[in-house]
Amino acid sequence: MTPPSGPRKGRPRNADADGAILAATREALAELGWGGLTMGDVAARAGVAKTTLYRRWPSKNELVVAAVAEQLDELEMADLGSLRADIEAVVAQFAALLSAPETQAALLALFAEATRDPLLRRRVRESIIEPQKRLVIAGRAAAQARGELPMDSCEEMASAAVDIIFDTVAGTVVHRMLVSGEPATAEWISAFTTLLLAPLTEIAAG
Amino acid sequence: MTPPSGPRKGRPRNADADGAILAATREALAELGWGGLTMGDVAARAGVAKTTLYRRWPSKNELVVAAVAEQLDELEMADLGSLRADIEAVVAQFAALLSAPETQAALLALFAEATRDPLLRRRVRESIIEPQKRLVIAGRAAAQARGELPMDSCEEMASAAVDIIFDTVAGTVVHRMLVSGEPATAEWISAFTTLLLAPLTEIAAG
DNA sequence: CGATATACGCTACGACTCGTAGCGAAAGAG
DNA sequence: CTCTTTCGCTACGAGTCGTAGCGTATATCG
Repeated sequence: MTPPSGPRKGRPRNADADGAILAATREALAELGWGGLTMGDVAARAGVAKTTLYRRWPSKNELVVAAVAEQLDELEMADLGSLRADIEAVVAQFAALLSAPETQAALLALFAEATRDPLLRRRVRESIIEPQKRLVIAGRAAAQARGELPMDSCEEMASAAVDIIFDTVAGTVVHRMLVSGEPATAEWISAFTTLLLAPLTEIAAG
Repeated sequence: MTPPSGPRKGRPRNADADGAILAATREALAELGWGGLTMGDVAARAGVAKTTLYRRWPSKNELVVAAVAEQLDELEMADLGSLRADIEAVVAQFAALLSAPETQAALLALFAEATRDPLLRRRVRESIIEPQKRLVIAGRAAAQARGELPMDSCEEMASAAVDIIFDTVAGTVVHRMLVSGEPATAEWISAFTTLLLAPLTEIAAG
């Protein structure tokens, strides 16, 4: 399915540059914000020329999207044997990721720009939001296999349940850490999971 | 307490200009975003000279902060007769505020800048976050007075409950409307309130 | 009334950034 | 070796930020 991924002839691209550039982008975004981030500064941090950035990403927006998407791809779904444990593990992972200042500034700056740029918003949805819903889908499937949640009555209900669960989990954690500015302690994660579990079974049943 | 507020001699400032400039800032922010907003454009929209902007606000950041703060001063809390009605009213009010494109871009842009500016973050917390938490506190107190919720066992538990409820409500609504991009319909508000009510009593009791 | 003091609109300016183009050199494929 | 692509470097036009200067308008004070 995947195309041959690039040209066969000519000098190959520096394989290390992509990671260095994306890391430098997140670092600069945390220090300077969206408005303060400059392509020249990112290039200097990554140790490459500015033209190399534009050779790999068409604009500043696309570069930042790629940098944030790469960061969020680290999230994984662990099957720990119970729905409560799985939820707490995912929330803890997400919270740990959002505790890094570079991720905080990157995510919010990206979301802010996405509210005005429909194309960027679509890119964010396709590259960041939709891929993360896999965590909810996987967790629900595991719980259903264990008998903790009833099977879905129809496909449409299952999709709606995934959407609202994802919005609730992601939105609540993001709001606590980025807007309220409070850390996600183990006690808070436990309490939030309790709050989530009760309606969760109701949704699946309804 | 308030100082005489400005000089007594000389030509007074145009009283209408402040409102026109702040409105023009929010309008431009919705259309162009934080990065695309230019002082010259704001000045043209407001019908004033660019120098007038800098005579009243020291920089673009300060101008945007002032514009958003003025917008959020509209938030109020109405005490209806039941916990469900109170929750739905608050959610609907919040959703209505977030449905305006100018508020969407403005709020997220402001939050993004706040992640890297501690002073701005503190101002956002004091001017926006904490006042809204008081809405949750008032709603809980009213529900407890009506016997819909049990009284708090201790102050620390009550504070934790307020925090988690506030983050869940605000975070979920923000995530649905700004990230997922779906409107908060009356049906959705009703369903979300139902979901929130069950665990709400459990947490308050625990 | 005149003198004073401030706000206003307008223009111009230096410094900076975006995104592009051109150059010679480097590094792999055929 | 030849061809192709990437690399770093430099330079450029367009656009923006924030400031400064100018003449003018509008207020208060003596």
